[in-house]
Amino acid sequence: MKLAEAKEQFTQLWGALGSSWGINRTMAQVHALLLISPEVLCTEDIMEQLSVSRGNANMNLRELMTWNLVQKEIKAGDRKEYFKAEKDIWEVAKRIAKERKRREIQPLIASLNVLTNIDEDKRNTEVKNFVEMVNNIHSVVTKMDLAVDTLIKAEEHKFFGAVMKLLK
Amino acid sequence: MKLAEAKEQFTQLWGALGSSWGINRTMAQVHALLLISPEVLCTEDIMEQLSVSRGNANMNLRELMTWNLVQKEIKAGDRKEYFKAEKDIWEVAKRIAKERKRREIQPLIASLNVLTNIDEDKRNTEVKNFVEMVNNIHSVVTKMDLAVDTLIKAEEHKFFGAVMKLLK
DNA sequence: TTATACTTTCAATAATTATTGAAAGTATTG
DNA sequence: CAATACTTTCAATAATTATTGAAAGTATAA
Repeated sequence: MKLAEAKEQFTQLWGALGSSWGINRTMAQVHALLLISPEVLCTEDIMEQLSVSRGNANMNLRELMTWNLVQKEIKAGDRKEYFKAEKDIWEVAKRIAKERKRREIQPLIASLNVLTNIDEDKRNTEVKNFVEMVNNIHSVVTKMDLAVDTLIKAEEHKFFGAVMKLLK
Repeated sequence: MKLAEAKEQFTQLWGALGSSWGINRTMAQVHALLLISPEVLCTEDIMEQLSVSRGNANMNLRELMTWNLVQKEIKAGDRKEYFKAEKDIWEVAKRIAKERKRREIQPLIASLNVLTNIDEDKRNTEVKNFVEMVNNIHSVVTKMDLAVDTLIKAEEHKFFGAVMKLLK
């Protein structure tokens, strides 16, 4: 396979993957493009290479910056903004985990807490069953949240090392 | 909060959560409904409780069965099919992990392998950069795939225990 | 076998989500 | 200051994804 074709396929692949994990396809493609670009890219570059509009390119670049996956860079004597992506994949994984935790897992835990406050007879089987189920979900989700904290703080080899020991 | 209201909110919450993780909202709601139902439910029950059509209810129940999260149950002397969900949340998490691994992570790993086969001069910096990036992604994704294997095979306390040790 | 009670399918439609592109906004230069 | 070179916004529109519901399919009972 030629390099150009491989790059094209890579952005497609990353975009499709994003889609099935609840991430905007174009955002994932912009990220892919920046990941495999040795040089920083400007908005025009992204518009051309992905055939998307200025608005779309701009919007997804901003969003990637809020995820802390992409940074702005300015060149001296040039008015344009340039963009570069974090290239260390372990770091990328950690930042995605951190952001999803903040945006989704933590609000979920808060909501689950509220749902166990049922003001009806706690001895009622229906009430007991429901509260028990919600508590179990709360417990597993909280543990996963803590596991993600570990991932965020640990070194790559330490994290996988600890998990892999169980696989033997 | 009253039990009925809490149940309602729980299905809403689970549905919204599904959405942001690439899972059909209704499918997640059907799952939520079955999780908190002590009794098995039939298609009619689900149509009523979620206000969805027969086709929609049927389709999502089938899909939940392919994820191995819901099972069919037949009652003697009754033609209708009834459905029940796996209630052990750790087991639920493992089954979701197993299925996403099979459907998404494994095909991804296969595709990444293909992309490192560039038939251009390997000493070329551009080629080298690209192949290195893809290899790094391959490496992290493969390790995560193995970590998920651990999760699938381990007991809940062992898995979280091993991970938590790193958090100290 | 026929009637009945269900389940499944799928083309049409609705709802949601993403994209465009031109206008408005902002910062820099001369 | 005005002109220039950019970035941002957002209403309109397109694309995608989910849902409906009626017709077709299937299994059981009579």
